[in-house]
Amino acid sequence: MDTNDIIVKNREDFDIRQTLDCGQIFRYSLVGENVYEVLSLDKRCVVEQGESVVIKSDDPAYWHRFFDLDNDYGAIKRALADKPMMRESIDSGGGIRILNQDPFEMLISFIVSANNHIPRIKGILARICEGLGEKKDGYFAFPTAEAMAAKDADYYAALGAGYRAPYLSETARAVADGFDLENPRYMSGDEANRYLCTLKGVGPKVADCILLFAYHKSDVFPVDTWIKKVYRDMTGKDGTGKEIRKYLVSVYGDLSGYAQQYLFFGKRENN
DNA sequence: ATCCAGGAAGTCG
DNA sequence: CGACTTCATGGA
Repeated sequence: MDTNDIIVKNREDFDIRQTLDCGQIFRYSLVGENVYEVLSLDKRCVVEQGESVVIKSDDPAYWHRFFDLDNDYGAIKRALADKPMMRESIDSGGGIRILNQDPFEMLISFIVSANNHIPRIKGILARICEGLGEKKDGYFAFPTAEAMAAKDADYYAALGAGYRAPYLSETARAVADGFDLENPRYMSGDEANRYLCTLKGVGPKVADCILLFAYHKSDVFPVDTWIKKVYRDMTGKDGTGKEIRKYLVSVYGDLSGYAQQYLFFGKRENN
């Protein structure tokens, strides 16, 4: 116990395993029974879930915002409760919180995520941090755009990035050269999506993930292979990413991003 | 061995 | 616009 510790007593609205395993973050690990190490940018915290959730770090203000602690998830779940598929999804993933993460880290992370498995995404990102991130006490920071831009595609290919390797070097170069990752904060969801899609390796789905996990825009709906399965369950038919997104946003409205996380987690947990 | 993964880019109608 | 193909990698 320490004055820097954050104690979250409302366990119904915060389950650390669900929050970490719903695919919005790739730099974390289980370090003990119900104890997780979480890395973001150049920071680290340790989260233990018992009677309450305890977040240990040396920067509680950062992690307070990171875990979205000022947001009322009870109210969000009540507003979604009577919408399609929500009852069972919230039943299995009701402790999910949508994190407030760093835009550049999300940009790179979700470029790597394209057509990839989560365990492999974690490995590639860990190697990028180890190779280019500042060495901290027991871990590595996420690298800066300048550090990443200094390497070419061959470097990322050697780390196992596959055909995404040139996307990483080119997009890091664009950011280092002034592509402004603050702009999306002042744009509508659709406008910000188009803006991010001008970067190499960023398409509509990756852009939606960045908008949701870095900018907390909840009127977006990342459509991946799992959400396509959910759409099939709901309607009995297949659809393109574009039409699935349009349909699901019309169903869940301004809470689309939250609904998407509950659906994604529920589908992956219960196949 | 074959399939698949938090898809995007390139090409062709 | 939409459909269709290709793109590395490795775990299941």
